[in-house]
Amino acid sequence: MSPNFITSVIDEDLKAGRYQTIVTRFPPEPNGYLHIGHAKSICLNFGLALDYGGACNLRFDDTNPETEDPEYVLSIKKDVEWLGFKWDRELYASDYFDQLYEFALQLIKDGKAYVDSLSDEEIGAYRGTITEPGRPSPYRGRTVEENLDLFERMRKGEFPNGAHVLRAKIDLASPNMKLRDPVLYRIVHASHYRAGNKWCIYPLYDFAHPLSDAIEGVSHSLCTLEFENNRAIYDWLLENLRGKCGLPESPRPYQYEFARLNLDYTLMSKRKLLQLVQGGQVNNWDDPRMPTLSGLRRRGVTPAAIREFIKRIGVAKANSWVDAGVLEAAIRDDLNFTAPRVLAVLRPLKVVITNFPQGRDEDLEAPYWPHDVPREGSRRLPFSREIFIEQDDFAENPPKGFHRLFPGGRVRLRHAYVIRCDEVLKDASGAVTELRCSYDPDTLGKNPSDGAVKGTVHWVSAPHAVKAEFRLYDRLFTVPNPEEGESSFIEHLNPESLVCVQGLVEPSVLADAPDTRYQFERLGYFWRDPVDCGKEGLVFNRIVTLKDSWAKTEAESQQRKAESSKPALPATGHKPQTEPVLSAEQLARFNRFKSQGIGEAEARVLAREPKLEAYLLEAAKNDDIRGLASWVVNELGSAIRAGEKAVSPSQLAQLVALVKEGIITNRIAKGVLEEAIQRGADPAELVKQKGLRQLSDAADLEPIVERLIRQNPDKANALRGGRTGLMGFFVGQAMRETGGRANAEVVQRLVNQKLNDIESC
RNA sequence: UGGGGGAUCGGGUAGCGGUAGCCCGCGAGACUCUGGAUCUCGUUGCGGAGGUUCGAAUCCUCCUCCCCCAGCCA
Repeated sequence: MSPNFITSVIDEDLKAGRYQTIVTRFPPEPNGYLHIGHAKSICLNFGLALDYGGACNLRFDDTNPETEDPEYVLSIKKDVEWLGFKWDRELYASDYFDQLYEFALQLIKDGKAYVDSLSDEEIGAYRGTITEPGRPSPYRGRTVEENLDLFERMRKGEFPNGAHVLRAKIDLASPNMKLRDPVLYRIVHASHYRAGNKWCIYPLYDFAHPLSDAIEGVSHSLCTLEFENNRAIYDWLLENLRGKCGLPESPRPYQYEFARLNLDYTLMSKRKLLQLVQGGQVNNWDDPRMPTLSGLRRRGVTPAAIREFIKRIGVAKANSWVDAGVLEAAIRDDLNFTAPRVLAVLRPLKVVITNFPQGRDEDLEAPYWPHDVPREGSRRLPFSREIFIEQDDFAENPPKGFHRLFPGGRVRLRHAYVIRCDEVLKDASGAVTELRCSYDPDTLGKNPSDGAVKGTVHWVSAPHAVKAEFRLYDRLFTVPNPEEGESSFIEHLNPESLVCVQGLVEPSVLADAPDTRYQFERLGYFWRDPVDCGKEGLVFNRIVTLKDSWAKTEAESQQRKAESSKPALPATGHKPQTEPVLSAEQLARFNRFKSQGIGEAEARVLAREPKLEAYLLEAAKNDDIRGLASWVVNELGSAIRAGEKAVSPSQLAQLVALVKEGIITNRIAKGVLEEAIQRGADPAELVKQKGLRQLSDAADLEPIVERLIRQNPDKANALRGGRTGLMGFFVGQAMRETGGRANAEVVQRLVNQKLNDIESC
């Protein structure tokens, strides 16, 4: 897995010894089928466990009896296995219902949870809004005994749905809405597909998820961005329950959020995918147009292709949209090396080869693999007087650059002969029905004597070809983001997302294994539909088309015409930059700082932040305030704001004095300061301990610079040639060699000097 | 509007004070019995404005834009 923000967290955790080994989990709710978005999470969680030698569990987050179904459990397990992953343990949140109940009891006893008897709507109203704080429920003050009794009776089934809920007692005024006493348990008189009728109260995600993680010893709990606010509950629960009810004091799991996958021209919402299934817009969850793993599987996409796709898109925290072309490219790259090439014709056009003897058959030898795929194998390809070629491969009036057949033109039949189109037959409506061609018998395996032909075309022998249905899939929607805008996503469905054609395929495929994936040359990758093939003849699904640069150039020339009349976009106006206005006393301070020679930017910050000002004033007691200001603002600002007292003002002053005296460089001082903040040490003391002194003597630096230039002649040349960025390279190298002690200005001077010296000799 | 996140080539992603890299796409060329594949070369980018620094995508300040949160869903 390429490095990402999660691997860096893990690296640090492992290095710091916070965990012996990592444990992740893939936590689907069994209320729908897995889609390609889940594949990202699966590859992440399982991939991390694999990379770090840890464990990854499959845990069903089955806390909502009303939407979950064992059918989904089965499909999820199948999909994860199909993708190529093995879970360490198969777990169910529903198996923890007893423990979870105990946790709830503990919270109540600790006065941290209460039974609320407000209605659904009332709870919502009492919660306030993002700008107004919530109000306490009248039931918030119930005694522990009362809560215990009520909660127990909730469990026993004494109340109807919605009569009471268990809520965490956190903070109704919290700016984080999630913390305004989140509901932990609700009454649902429904039978659970696993727990049966044992319970009529069920925990909510926010309660069950962190605790399930903790029970299982998860170290890194990965979820998507929309749960960022929920992390506060996660932490609250674990901090309040660690070391209790059998939970270890430490380590505990932590939640990290990454951006979910968005793919162009499709949908990733389970709810909306369900809608498509139920509405009959697609045939089922495994319709090959669906972005579900079962749909992709049925379409013929391999697990390796999906894993490669996920690898290519990476993991980050920014919501983004991935071009559908990336998936297609991953699929093609996979199939290119594994799919034998055969010939099929989707929309047949009859060709009679008039100079080929009637009734004669030829058996041609045709390799399965192109010259650039290092694989062996071939099949016999029957050739005869009547063949079919693709309708698209003939044009009565060929556009410029057309490499295929046209009246009087020649084309190569793949693995066979070169033919010339002599005559075009049409029906009454003027549609082309048949081509009369002649072949050159001396072109098998060699070019015609009068030069090579430009185009090669696929074909099948009419008497030998096998009929087949070809299902041509295209993107499900016509717009990149069908969920955007006023109209329903249903309106953006692509009416041509499935096109079925009856065509022909060469007979050799009859001998192949049913799960063989082919490249039908010049058309795309196909395989037999695992459900419908064989019922009434052959049925092939197109997995993905081949890249088609010809079609692209055609489409572009069309588009150019359309776009030339497009109006220019209006110029975007610049919005004014506004600095926050300073109050009267801030302004006074600002002016005072400025008059002391402090730059405007720093003065502004200092004027607005009394904490920084106080620190600066203290540091500047015996020193020049001007030299200290930027250190306080730019280097120590964050630490001072956070109230860290690691480095005192006078210590800062001492350090800066060392810089002023020329004993150390800015760079050294910054490094030391950082370390001092982290370790709570005296920076000037650190300088002394480590014997840090800047190297500014040209005599010391010269040999280093000279060697660097000799060792990197190409870079030296590029720098001479004007690639000024390379100066950074040389300075950086010199810094590395001197442990950061070199004086960069001296180094730069020397580099320039040596560059000239060496050039001149 | 309170809070929480985010912004790097056309799209995706790395980079953690020292040469802005990789993948997809795109463009040109080579090769080719697939207008595929392969190979070579090229292409454009650090949201904006200031500041610190010898040196900033990276540190500091301000601004802009985008996403998430007011389910007894997950």
